[in-house]
Amino acid sequence: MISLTEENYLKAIYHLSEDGSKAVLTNDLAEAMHTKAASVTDMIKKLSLKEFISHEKYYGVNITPKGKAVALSVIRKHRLWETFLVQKLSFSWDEVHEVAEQLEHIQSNRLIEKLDEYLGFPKTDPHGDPIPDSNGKIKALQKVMLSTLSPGSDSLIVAVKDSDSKLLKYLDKIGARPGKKIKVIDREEYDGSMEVSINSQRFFLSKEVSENILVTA
Amino acid sequence: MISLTEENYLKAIYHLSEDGSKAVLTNDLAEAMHTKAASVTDMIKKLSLKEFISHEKYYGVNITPKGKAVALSVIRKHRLWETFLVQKLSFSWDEVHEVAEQLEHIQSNRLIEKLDEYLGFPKTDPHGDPIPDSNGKIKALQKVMLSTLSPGSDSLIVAVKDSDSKLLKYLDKIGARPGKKIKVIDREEYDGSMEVSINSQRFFLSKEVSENILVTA
DNA sequence: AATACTCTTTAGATAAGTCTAAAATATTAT
DNA sequence: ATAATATTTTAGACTTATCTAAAGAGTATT
Repeated sequence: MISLTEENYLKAIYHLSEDGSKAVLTNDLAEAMHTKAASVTDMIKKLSLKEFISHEKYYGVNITPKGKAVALSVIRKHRLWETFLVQKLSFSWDEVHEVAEQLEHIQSNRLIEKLDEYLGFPKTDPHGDPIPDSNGKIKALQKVMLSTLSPGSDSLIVAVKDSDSKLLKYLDKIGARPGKKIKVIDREEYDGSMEVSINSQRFFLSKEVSENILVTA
Repeated sequence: MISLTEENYLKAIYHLSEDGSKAVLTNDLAEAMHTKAASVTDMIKKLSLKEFISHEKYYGVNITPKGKAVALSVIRKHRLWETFLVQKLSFSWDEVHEVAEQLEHIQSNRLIEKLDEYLGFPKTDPHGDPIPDSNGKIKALQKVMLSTLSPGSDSLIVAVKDSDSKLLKYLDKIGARPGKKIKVIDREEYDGSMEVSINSQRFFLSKEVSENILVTA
């Protein structure tokens, strides 16, 4: 049996190792888990013993296929529940994260397969992130930060990086949802801010915001 | 903050004190929680300190209004989730209990109120048990065991006592669901078994089964 | 290459929830 | 009313996940 805490550690390790195939460092994991390095070291020992990760002392951890399967199953559940909350219970997409953090740990294969079916086998969650299938296969959409585009570019919003509620509320207000078209009108070299057009409306986005909007490459 | 374990203890104490206003005894609680009496004593101390129950050493516990509110909130969640699983995800009513045991601990008022609305504010769960409202008010339906009826009686199935999956499967097979009419044709004094009619079909029910079917008084 | 600095690990504690074994209390039977 | 029995509580130990403080290992600086 795998505990709720172990699942959360594996999810964090998976996310931290997504970009860059480097090992995940103790301090980074501590920050992600809002805990202390000493606690992380303890958990690393346990997860290594169970062969969910491999660990070389002082050089960080790598997730094993076995650990990856657990992480992807949790991510699948998280994203399906988020989809449920938005599509069926009419939550707005900035409210779903915390609740999905709890729901993702419910243990029942039957439940998650039925939920998937009930939602019509969605491919992405409300933030545009891909939902792994029941075998743990996930289609990594090619996506780049809006901030990397040059003026004149026209592309599709596919996801939002951060799940901070304030950011999501703001994006919601200006209509910057996954699936929407976005056009870069101008880019200010000095501070990295951008002028863009969404739904034929113009907005000025700060560098922070434009780095959090991911678009098709 | 109240822990998952504390919630489960309070739910069990509430259920054990439903019939008969006597105090709940340590051993009975231990049996209900599938744990040992010593563990129960420890938890009783904690719950007393938090004023969810009152406790007189060696004479059992009584739930306080504060504890009752917690128990009813958990029961509300449990029954709403069961209703969701059956109505929306087409689980059969004998499969929902275990999953609902997990879902009942999800912490989010918003979630449960939205779920209630989504289900159309149901009054009872799939087993016929009443769902407490958001203020913790619960309508205790007058119900008696089928086994107490005499031949000739005609009544409505309102609930099933036990949530054992084998029993529920059997009742499902013969169509003995809440809401159905049931008529007592004959009753055997020797072993307490009964002949009944459901959906114009005749069945012989053992004493055990007829004690688990609750009908309108 | 020695020192300073950062990061990681170890050592020892703590809190929640559980256990076994033994002691304390209550109940029942003679 | 006293002994036998049943129930409850206490005492002490274990597990999981966490912490602080200190020691150990690696990296950077001069």
